[in-house]
Amino acid sequence: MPELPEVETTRRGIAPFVTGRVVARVVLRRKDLRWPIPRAISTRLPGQRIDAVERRAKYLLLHTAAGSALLHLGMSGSLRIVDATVPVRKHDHYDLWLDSGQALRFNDPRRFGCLLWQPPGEVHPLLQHLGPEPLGDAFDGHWLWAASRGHHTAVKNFLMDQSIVVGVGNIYASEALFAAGIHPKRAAGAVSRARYTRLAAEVRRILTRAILRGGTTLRDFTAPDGAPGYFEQELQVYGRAGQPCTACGTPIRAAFIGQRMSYWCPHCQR
DNA sequence: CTCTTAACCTGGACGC
DNA sequence: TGCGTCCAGGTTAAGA
Repeated sequence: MPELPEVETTRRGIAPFVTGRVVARVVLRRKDLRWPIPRAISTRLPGQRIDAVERRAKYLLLHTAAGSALLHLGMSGSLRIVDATVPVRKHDHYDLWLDSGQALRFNDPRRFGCLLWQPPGEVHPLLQHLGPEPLGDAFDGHWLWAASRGHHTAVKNFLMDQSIVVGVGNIYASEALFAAGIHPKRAAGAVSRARYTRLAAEVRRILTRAILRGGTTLRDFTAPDGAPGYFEQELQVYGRAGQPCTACGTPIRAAFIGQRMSYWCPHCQR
């Protein structure tokens, strides 16, 4: 479910309840998610104060003096703030109980998410080959253009490659390419510098706007307080196959690019 | 290296 | 109602 706006919405939702709190105890209801949950989560985290909640790409980091818990929501994961009166539901895989009497509770039917540990002063291997943050200073059209030279893969796949730029998933890749007027199947290396400048600006605009709207709720994404995201109402192409383009009225096309369903306007995108 | 493909999982929607 | 099929917001690992 979550791309960058949904993860950032989650970060902002949990931060006020988690920052400065001490982890009282950890409840693991299974020993693995996508990967085994390391022992350090049980042995090192309890007793530690969470100094900050950071987002890097689609990961969340709970920083403590002893190290950092590294969380990923995968495809279907979500975090909620609960107290002891809230019953455990199906697929509630772990709780991080805090000294406030509340807990951070992770639910993930498909279990593509993960809970890992990053020792102090280290960068977890999963974070080592990530590209720049799309809302940061290092990301712009020149970066995309320079990184794309010689790449023959479809520009949509290129844009979703987390080593090129992080945070852009299947929904926002389609939306950004529509906004920039670029056909998603075009070879990444065949897009001009000027058009990458436009694309980078649209990626920023759309992600910023989606964060403002609390993310996109297609099925089950909710913020930690249970609120859905409202960006779905602003989607121009994603999930709109056969419906008229909002700009020109041409029916929106849908097809697999790589392994992912993709949406575009055959008239507006070249 | 670059690029493609399969794999990891469950559940909801849909067709018969 | 039940059953089979397909699809889903992510990412890695293996193969070509």
